[in-house]
Amino acid sequence: MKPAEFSTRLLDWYVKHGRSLPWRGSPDPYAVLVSEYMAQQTRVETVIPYYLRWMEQFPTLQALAVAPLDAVLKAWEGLGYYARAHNLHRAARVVMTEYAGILPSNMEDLRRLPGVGDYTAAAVASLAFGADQAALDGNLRRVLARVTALPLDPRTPQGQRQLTDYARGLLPPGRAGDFNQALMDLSSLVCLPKKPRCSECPLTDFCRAYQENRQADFPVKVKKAPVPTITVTAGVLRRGDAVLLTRRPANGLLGGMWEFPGGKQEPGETLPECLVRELREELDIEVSVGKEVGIFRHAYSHFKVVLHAFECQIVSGLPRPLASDSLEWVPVERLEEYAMGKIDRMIAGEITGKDSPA
DNA sequence: CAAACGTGGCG
DNA sequence: TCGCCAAGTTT
Repeated sequence: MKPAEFSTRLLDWYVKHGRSLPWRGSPDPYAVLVSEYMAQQTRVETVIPYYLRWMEQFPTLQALAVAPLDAVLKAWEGLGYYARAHNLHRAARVVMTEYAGILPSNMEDLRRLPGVGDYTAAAVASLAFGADQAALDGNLRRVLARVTALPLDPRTPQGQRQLTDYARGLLPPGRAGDFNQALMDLSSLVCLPKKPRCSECPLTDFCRAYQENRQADFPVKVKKAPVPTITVTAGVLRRGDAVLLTRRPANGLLGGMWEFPGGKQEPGETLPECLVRELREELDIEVSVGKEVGIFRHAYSHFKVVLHAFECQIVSGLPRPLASDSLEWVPVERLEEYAMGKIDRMIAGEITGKDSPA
């Protein structure tokens, strides 16, 4: 196999068929950085509107660094994996303080920024700074797993190492950025997960899966265990026109996001019993449980939830944020301003009578 | 190393 | 309705 020919074919295809994306060709490394954080585990089509709003709201690294966390989380609402928002925010502050506001261009320094792993460091170094780095993401993994007929799951550290080595051998010096993006576009337009369009592919001469007519066998996939389903309750506590919201701890699931207080149902417990206990533990209050507001289902990355929301009346006590970062009584008409995960946004939508935004 | 970490689209 | 999974990183 001739590395030069592989990249030549690929780059020729890229010139003709490559996608036009908002952050491509931008001279601003910050724009590349933002797009890469957002694109982690997320489809490009999903990212684009978030990216455009983000760059409008936080046009520079400095603007992001001085922005309040609430604004950052609200701008990220709906994208998921909220640790990315915290990390990007922190990274902006690190660049301001440690690098005089200039995003570093070398792999070592990039790699130290919170939220920047092997992939993102290589992507930013190659796309924004022209470094000869292979940015091995899910796209490159799929394409190269087919090209090499990789016999193991490319997502495993072992598979990842093999493919990274392989990709490095193919890199056209000085054009790694185009090489990476070309493979990403190829994977999203031609080398599709289900039905690859091999008749349109510039790499069939180099593709072992194609030559052996075994495209369906790669990438090798490992079955995942089915995720558990849990039942949780949430309380809608009212005070005049306002409802009570609590803020989740900064780390962990939905870190820093606002929610309706409540928690997981334990064995042998009725739903109202669960809610009474949870609000006692989390808020140090005694409540009586009123009518059901609604039942909401949602799938997270590693479990599913069925949430029962109830109106609640405080019988005694003053709510204190024992298990949460803080709490606020929020006027119903201002619920939209608070960053929430999907399922709490659904509850909020039910309360306000509005549909939750897509 | 394996598990945690969101959401939406699609068959 | 349900499983799969997509521009990954952290612990």
